[in-house]
Amino acid sequence: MLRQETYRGSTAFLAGAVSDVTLKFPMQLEKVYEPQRFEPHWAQWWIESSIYHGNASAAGAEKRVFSIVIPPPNVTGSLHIGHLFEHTMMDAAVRWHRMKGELTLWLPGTDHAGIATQMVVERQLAAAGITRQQLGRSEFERRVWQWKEEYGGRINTQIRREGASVDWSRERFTMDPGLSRAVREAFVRLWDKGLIYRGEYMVNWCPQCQTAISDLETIHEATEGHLWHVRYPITGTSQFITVATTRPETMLGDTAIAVHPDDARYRHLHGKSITLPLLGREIPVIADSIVDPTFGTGAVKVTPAHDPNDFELGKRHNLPFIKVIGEDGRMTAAAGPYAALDRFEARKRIIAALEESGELVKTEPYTVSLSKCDRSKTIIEPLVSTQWFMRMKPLAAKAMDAVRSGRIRFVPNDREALFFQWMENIRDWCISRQLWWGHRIPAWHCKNCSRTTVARKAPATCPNCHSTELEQESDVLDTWFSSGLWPFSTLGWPDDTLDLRTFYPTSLLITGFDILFFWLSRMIMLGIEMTGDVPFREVHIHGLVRDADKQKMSKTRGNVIDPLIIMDRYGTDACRIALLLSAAAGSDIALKEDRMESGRAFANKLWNASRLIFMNMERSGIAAWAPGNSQAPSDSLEDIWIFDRLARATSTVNRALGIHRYHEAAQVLWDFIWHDFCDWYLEIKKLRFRENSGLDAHWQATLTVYEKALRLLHPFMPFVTEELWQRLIHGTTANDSQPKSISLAAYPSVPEPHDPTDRVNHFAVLQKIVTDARELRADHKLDPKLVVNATLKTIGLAFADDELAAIGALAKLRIEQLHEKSDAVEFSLQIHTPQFSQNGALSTEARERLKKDNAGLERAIANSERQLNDPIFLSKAPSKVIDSIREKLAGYRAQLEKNRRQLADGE
RNA sequence: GGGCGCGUAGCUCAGUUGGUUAGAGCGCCUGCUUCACACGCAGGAGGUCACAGGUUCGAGUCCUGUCGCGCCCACCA
Repeated sequence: MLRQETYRGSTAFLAGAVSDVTLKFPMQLEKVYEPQRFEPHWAQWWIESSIYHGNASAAGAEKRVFSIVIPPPNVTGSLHIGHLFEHTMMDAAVRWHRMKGELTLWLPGTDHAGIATQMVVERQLAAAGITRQQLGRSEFERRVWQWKEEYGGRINTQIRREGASVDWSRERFTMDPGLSRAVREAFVRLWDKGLIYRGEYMVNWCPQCQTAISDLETIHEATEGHLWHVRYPITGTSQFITVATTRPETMLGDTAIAVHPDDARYRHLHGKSITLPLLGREIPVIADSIVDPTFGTGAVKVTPAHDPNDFELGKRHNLPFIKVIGEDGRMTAAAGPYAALDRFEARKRIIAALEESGELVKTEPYTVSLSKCDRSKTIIEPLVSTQWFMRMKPLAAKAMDAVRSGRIRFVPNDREALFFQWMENIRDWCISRQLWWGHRIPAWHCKNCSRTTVARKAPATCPNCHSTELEQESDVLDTWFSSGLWPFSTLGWPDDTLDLRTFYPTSLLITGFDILFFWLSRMIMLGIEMTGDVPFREVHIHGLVRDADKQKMSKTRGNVIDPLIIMDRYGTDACRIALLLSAAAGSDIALKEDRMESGRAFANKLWNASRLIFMNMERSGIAAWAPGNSQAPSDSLEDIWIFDRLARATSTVNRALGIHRYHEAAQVLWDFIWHDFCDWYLEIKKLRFRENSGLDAHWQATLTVYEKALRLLHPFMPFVTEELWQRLIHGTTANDSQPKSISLAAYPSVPEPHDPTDRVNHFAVLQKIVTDARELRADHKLDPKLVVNATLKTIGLAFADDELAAIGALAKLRIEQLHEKSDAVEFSLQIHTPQFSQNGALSTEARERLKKDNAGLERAIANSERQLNDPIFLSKAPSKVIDSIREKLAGYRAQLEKNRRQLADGE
């Protein structure tokens, strides 16, 4: 009798769905796989039973540690399919390491996402007719925190549904007190080392977001524009110099005209004065070799306040900086008659005015590369302003060294090229933002002596003049500054905590290539600078999840696959395995919903295989069972074979997981479970269970393989494997010594050598006989249910009675075996039924197919023979290859012979 | 202007250090409601591995070039 045991999980589920899992009869499975019945239960149970807590105190010298931090999603975000993909790979890795007995930590958390969050709350305020300015800074900050408390946990609730085995007790937020302290500490250290500086430079200004942004946050778009040729009168003459520009509105801020020093056309103009059209300002002609004499007219207008090149030029030649466009994107008072106009409106009017005065001499179409704000898509205005910058070159040098020396490895490693390319050309990072939400820069300006003091805590007095009139810098830091500290700030840095000592450097980082520069490279640079060690030893860079047409998923395109919906529809496990199967080496994946369908089909297959096993256990009266070792406990051919298959699958899966080939690992398990275990092994076992002989040994083998398969699959499909494993353990006895969850059970490792004999190959012969017989039956259109007599001639290999019975059951044959002793193994199968002797019984399609197959075989045989007769080949090819060709040749010949016989029989 | 990647079955993609009739999933065709599963079972069709050269006993795999597609970086007005 089965021991009937009841266990009950919590009925409350995170998202509100109620699931009551009461397994009074653990071994009785519903006919159809319904993940909704148990996924919420296990998700909840895993959290409640705290089994994924990284127990730092358990660390010992001999214990291996595996740690990984989650790329913190924006606190404003909601789960999208890319998260599910990324988290599934991370979870597979984490569960694998945990099951291997390593001390494991997966640390979750969220990012405060400066601009994004500020905008969300501002929009909310706008709906109520309030601006943040009306509220004032501290009240606004309070409102954002309030928003965060209310809605910020949404994504984490959603992550729980993924089955991600994260340690929720260590959840972090980039603006937690601890992490904020880390930010200040890092800032002060960098400042003290001179790696952070403050100054007036040209930055990318977003008039919409009202803040400076870094180079990375701009996107470049090729846009059809114009190149306007404008002539500027040379003062005191009737001559002109013509310049070409794509931004005529900036001419109001021109403070020079530049030409190449060697350009003979303009040499006579060096030092001459030009009268700026529209405003009548006198500006000089300067010579600078930056000017390309072959482009346009060879003369350039210089607007130091509104163009990065001109900014440098202006500094070099001590030109005045005239700011004609303001932070709001409108023309300033310096723009004279155009003041207060929007910058693009001003452009229109200026063109019109120049046209009228005849100073616009030519307009040609021109493709310009427009810089836009990545967030608001507003056209960037290069503006000069006082900002804080981080010097990147010295940091980058150490980071590149860490990658070059192999202390950090990239998977796939061709991404390293991208990393180096960017690092080598890195420029200083503008880290200050004119926002209210974020880490306020720890600097205080003295109102009295205007000295700036950078400190961990607010100073009481100015160290310079002892004034108490200090005001904190109003700018906050770029969100990526705190993200860059994530792998160690989350573990307690700057304190020397047990967590930090145990889990840092982290083992692995899994992230998308889209934030390679934003995040990854900055973590490497800051990690090395702050801790003296790399933040992680390995980086796995994955591709993007795209829609079926390989388009990026976006709300505007309306092609977003919502992971919450598909997890509901197909089950989380089905989505996970579907995504993993698509996850080849860093390439993008085109996701169709039919992948999820086939994932669910696979889960259903596993479910029903379990159902078969459980039902037969009950029927056979199998109650007690203990997980066995890797040796086949029975002498049956199918047991020996399946243990061999299991060993091979185990070895491949472990190897593949070690090198982040998740798709390969998933594929191998899919094939093993479906096509080896279900299609062949269980089909034969059904017969054994019916026969009722030597049952205990059979069961021991079947359950050992089955339970190992569940464990192997667990990192990929945690829910269904937990559900089935729990039922198995609770439904049989002797589970006191078992771990409380499959995720704490040992991951199967590569076993000791199996099958010393050649019997595994005998099973392959058995399979071949069965498939041949099925083919013959199909070709002759035999009734699928009809059991027919057959003679099996075996040479060199005799099948035992139970093996013949298996062949008979799988191919619906009554077999008489004629056996001959020999060294070479051969067989032939003859089916005795009237249809086989009738003329033309072989269908025309089958006949065609066989003929075509024969032609191919003849070609393959000729090929092989040619090689085996070629002395050069024989002398150069390794003997392993020669042997395999000999073997294949024999196979081709046998197949050809069989085909010919079949064709002859059908005549 | 630099750099990277891709082009394999109708579609989406695998294909380990080069080993010889090239694989999977989905789709398609034929048959089957067989007492685990029609989210299934059995059988089958379908590819001169973008093209052209080269290296090699042997190339989907390595090299060169061509064509097509995608991505990243970049201050030429």
